[in-house]
Amino acid sequence: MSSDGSVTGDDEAVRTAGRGRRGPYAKSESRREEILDRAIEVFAERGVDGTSMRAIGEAVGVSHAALKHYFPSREALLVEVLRRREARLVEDVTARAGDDFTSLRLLADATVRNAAEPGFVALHTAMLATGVLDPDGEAGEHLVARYREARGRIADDLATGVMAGRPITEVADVAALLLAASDGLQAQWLLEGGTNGDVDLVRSYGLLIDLIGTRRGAQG
Amino acid sequence: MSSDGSVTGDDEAVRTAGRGRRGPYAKSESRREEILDRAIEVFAERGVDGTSMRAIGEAVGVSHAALKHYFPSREALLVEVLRRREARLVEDVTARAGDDFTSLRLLADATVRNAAEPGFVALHTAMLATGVLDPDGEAGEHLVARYREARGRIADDLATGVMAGRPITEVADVAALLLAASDGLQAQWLLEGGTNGDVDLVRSYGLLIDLIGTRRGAQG
DNA sequence: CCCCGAAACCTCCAAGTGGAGATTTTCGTC
DNA sequence: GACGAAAATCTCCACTTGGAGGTTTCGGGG
Repeated sequence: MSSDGSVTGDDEAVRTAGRGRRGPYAKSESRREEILDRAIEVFAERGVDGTSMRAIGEAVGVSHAALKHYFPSREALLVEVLRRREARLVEDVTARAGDDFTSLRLLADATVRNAAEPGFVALHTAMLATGVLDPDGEAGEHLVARYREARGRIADDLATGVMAGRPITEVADVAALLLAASDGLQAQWLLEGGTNGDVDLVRSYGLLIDLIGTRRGAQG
Repeated sequence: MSSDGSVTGDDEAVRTAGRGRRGPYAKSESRREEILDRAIEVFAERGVDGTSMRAIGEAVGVSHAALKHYFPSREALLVEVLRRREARLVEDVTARAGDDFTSLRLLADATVRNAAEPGFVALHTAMLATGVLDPDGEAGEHLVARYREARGRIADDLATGVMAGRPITEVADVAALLLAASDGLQAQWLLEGGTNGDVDLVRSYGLLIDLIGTRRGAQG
């Protein structure tokens, strides 16, 4: 039982005095995963306006109210979809990096892989729209934390690598730029219909990386 | 009367045979503007989910159905809000540019000025989330056109200026990057609460412009 | 196997939504 | 001023939405 009252698969079984439940149902975790799986499908198909708790519940095969047991609100559910996606993306690109284990490489890879799934790009963008107006809300808090963490990690890596010796403000700016460009290019690329459009995602992002790496004073 | 059936202030009065209306009411244009004005206020306050035709109608002081006379749908209304904003922003930064009349300067200025109004950033971002999933929809079509136009203009300017002689693919990539970074940085900046957060919008965007301007082979 | 109680899920409800068709307002013409 | 008709606006309606409280399911313990 997590602190927000919703059930997660990671929590230790609750110990109750005497008779009674010692933990979640056996099917809890798989149900929760299924909800998240169906939610992104519904989102990708119907967009943010069409993704009600009822629409998701229908896709899962339960009532909308059943979802509330796992997630306190639609927003919380969608944020969790995003969080899970982010975790998987990191895992995935890290595993693929092999010995080319720099932030720049990981970022470029993550950008391309994420863009391949418009649903996630759209979800991230929709949450961003919400978070921009309400950084203290569920979506906002998640994104604030997420971007801070990412900027921090990227900056650390740049500072010990390609941008060693540069002022920390410059390193911070580059980290912010890398994330910003990733988001913005993915959106433009998808608007252009993907591979055959006017935006070449890989080449454009690669150019930014090149600009950073060839800046005067940057480590070769 | 425009082609989509909604009333715009730009159309020439309709000429009808014999008796009957020769044009819109005297108050049509001001009403339409008022709807757009109230819509962005409602959006900024309540976010995309809270901005129904009813909420906007209430803010204007008319029924939700009255809005339908001017705009066929909520999406069309919000796209028009965005369009109007874009036009004003271009007008504004152009007027302020004086003799420093390059895309880079205009872009930097527009980025900062736009970010000062979170409602518009959020609206643009929300429309982007919709457009990414449905580039053929109302929001998507507008954004596709808008970005293409912007990339084209920026590329033209770069090609005759700071990036003269560079390959056209590189110029196109830079144009896409400049727009992407502008969007992404504004969002991060707002998530961070604006001026006192971890992201320095002006400095970060300035760094990108600097990177482009100091690239090997770029015109000093 | 039975009991118990919390986990999981449901139905009903009130509130909100956009659309259809009815009604009111405006204004050009005579 | 009267008339007519389109512009502008309204009310009513069916449908959708999330929440509250009721019901069913599951599994630990005896």
